[in-house]
Amino acid sequence: MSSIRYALLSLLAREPLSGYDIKQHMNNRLGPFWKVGSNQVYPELAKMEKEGLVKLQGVEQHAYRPARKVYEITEAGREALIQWTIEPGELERIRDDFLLKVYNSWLVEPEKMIEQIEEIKRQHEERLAAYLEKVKELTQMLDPSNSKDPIASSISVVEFGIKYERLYIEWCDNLIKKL
Amino acid sequence: MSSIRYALLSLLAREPLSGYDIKQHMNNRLGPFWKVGSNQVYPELAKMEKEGLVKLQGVEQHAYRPARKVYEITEAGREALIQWTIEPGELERIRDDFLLKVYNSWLVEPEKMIEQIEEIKRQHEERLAAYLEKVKELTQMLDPSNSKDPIASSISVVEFGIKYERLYIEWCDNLIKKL
DNA sequence: ACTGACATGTAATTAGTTACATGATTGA
DNA sequence: TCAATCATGTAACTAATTACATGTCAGT
Repeated sequence: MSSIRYALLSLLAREPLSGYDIKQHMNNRLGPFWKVGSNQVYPELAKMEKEGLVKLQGVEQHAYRPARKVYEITEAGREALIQWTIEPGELERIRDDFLLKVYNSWLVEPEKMIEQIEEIKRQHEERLAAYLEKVKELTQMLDPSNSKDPIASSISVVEFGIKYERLYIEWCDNLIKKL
Repeated sequence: MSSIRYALLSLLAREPLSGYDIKQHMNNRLGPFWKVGSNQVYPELAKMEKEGLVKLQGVEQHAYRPARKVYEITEAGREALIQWTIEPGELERIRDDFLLKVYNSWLVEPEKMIEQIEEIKRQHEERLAAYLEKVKELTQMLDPSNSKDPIASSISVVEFGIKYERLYIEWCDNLIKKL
């Protein structure tokens, strides 16, 4: 059930990383998609190491700093990840509190509601801009001669984000028009 | 933080309901948006009753069955709900394991991946059909002379669902084309 | 002098899921 | 006879968030 282990493996399948790196990747680059706390990352890495899905590649020691433990994925880890990827899954539900707020919009004065919607819309526009930037960047890194370039997969995910943000913005506009 | 209490209040703001009704409404009508278990509903109702956000409207006893406790929202509950609705909130992230699977698609043989995508697409098409049905139904119930009809708010939410499912299906088609 | 980046981790709390328990009735 | 519906609730577990703890250096 818990997909956080697969999130970690997904990153490690691309390059060896430390727990700290993983956290940074998730929270910065993949920000709006996935997020983890250090409390999840470190214990999960330790657990996966015991199970042989990842292994310590090395420990870097930079002067005063705590040891930087870099992990790499093992063959078993790669297989577990592939297995999970092709395993059929349930449809997930849309969890967004703002939808619940809109469900209650009949209770609220229209002006107040419009303010709210404008604010959410603005935030989605921001995210859209970030995604567009990201796609541009990824496209430059893409190797078109390699049909198995992981960058292509990254682009697909970000493209979902772009579509999603556009949808959200359009929907917000419709809501405002209705009120 | 916990929005389940507001989900319950959102339903009770429209009509008095029992815990069982709430669960049914959530899991059937609002299925893909919100879901609750009985373990969440009953304790939360009890807690809200203590806090004066809801009150027992009456207890129905149908022969052999357990007593049916019907709750209604109080003025304080209504105000708490309105307050929450107009309170600014954080943007939520998109949590969908399938996106993570697509992020790993470079690891998998294209045929396998296409199978997966087709299946997910089929499920989203199903959900789209259900939403379209729902909107039709709601539109018939809508009272256009009443600018504060809660049905209008319901329609807005389902319309989001429709847009979302269409986006998902379109994105799946693009993915398949790429592979 | 203070904040933030680096880097690991633990502890405490809250949210959410799955399973269990009861028990008569209706329909397959 | 077996599963499903109605109706309440508890118990056990897993997942996720927030806060804490340590410690140095670089920049404001």
